[in-house]
Amino acid sequence: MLNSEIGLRDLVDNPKSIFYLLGQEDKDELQHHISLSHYKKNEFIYKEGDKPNGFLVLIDGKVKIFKEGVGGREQIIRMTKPLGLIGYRALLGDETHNGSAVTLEESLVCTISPDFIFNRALKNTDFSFKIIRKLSRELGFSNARTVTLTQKHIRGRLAESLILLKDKYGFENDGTTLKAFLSREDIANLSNMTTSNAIRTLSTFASEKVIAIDGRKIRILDANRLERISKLG
Amino acid sequence: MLNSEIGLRDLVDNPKSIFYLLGQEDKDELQHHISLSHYKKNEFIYKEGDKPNGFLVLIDGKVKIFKEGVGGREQIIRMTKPLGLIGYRALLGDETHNGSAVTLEESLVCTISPDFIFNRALKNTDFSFKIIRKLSRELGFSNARTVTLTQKHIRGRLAESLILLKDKYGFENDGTTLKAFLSREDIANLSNMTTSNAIRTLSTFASEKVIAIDGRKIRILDANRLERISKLG
DNA sequence: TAGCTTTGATGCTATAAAACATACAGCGAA
DNA sequence: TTCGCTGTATGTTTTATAGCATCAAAGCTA
Repeated sequence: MLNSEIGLRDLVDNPKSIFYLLGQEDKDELQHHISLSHYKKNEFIYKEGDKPNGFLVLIDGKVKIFKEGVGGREQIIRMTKPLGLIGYRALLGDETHNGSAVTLEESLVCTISPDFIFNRALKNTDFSFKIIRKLSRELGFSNARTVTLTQKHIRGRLAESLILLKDKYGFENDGTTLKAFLSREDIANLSNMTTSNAIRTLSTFASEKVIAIDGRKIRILDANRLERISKLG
Repeated sequence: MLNSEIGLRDLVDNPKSIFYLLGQEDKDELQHHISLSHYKKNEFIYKEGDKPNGFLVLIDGKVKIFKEGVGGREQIIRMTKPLGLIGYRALLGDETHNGSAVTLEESLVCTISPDFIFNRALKNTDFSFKIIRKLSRELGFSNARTVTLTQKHIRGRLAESLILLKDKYGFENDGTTLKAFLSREDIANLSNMTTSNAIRTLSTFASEKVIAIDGRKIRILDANRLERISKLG
């Protein structure tokens, strides 16, 4: 059962939403162009090669976007949290999806019609500008990822992924437990390594007291050290 | 000496230029916001960490954009041809440059003031939209690169790079010689491998009659086979 | 509950690619 | 001319990590 901190209302009310800056008239119009979909854990929202059918905003849950590579091996490109955008790149680029989106937990996704986006939202230069800024930053992130995933060694890549998870989802109330419970396979796919090596390296980090592991719960004990491992490569 | 096929005039006259769709009034105004810089081969246009000081368009020459990774090892993120944009991501994302730009040959670069871009061009929704489309596609490209550079084996990565060069710069009049004369080191940095391995693998391709090498001149003899090597990983 | 499947953990082996070493050709400077 | 310097080429060694096998524990389901 979803116990959402964020509801559909936040789509226009929450300053973190990209639609927050629209005028009231556009916000009212928006209501006529949205639909809401519910997904169970591990369900596909779209698949690589699909034609985008809308501008998607995650309302609640967690979603991974990944690409299939050589031999079907998947690389997680990014992960989304509530009010994050999904599949907008393909829609705005007028291309098919170049990655697949799968829920990591039960999720709520809001679909906004392409018509509203292209004929209404993007006519607003503030909105366009916000999209441009978002795309620019994500491109910067992607370029940086390309370099770290190719050049860092396995420990550095794993450390970077853990920091990424921390930055994206934050901690539980205890201030150390990551608020994301991924399988070892997903952690591996995020870090460009095999599942075995993800497990092995997590164990090593635990034995070095950098993290503590309890099933899928990961506690970061020494964030500075983790940062150093990541920087060092 | 530059013998440019493309001149400053093309900035507004050439349909391939991003400024082509501006209205005449904006085009006239643009003239007051540009300056032209000349660079010799292997000169820095900007460095990683620099604050962007304008929206740059390559008028003539070739430029590589690369990021420094672990131990100063460089990864070429992309390359530009005339009328291509340079460093626009950082400007539009309001960030510092996350990569460096260096000329591969003598080049001419046009700088457009941020003021014109933000207060004039981006107020035009068609222009904004074109930028959005460009960023979206480049982001798709970057994501795809991340996967291939991490997952493909050395032969696949090199084959992909050669195809990339072909797609970007095309062939000489003979229809087989790549119109880009990179050092082995640059080819290696484009393909995420060491210089030794780039040289070795190029030699192997040559012995397999997939390509022919004569110094920096590379002729693609069997494009289909190259494509297969790239796809196979 | 038992049996099946999935996930996590660990050791071993094979191998791709980096690192290192060396050689040589071309080129500009002294 | 000789001396370095840079770029290219190639052989050898070392190392990181993928791949595989095995086992334990947990979770599911019939």
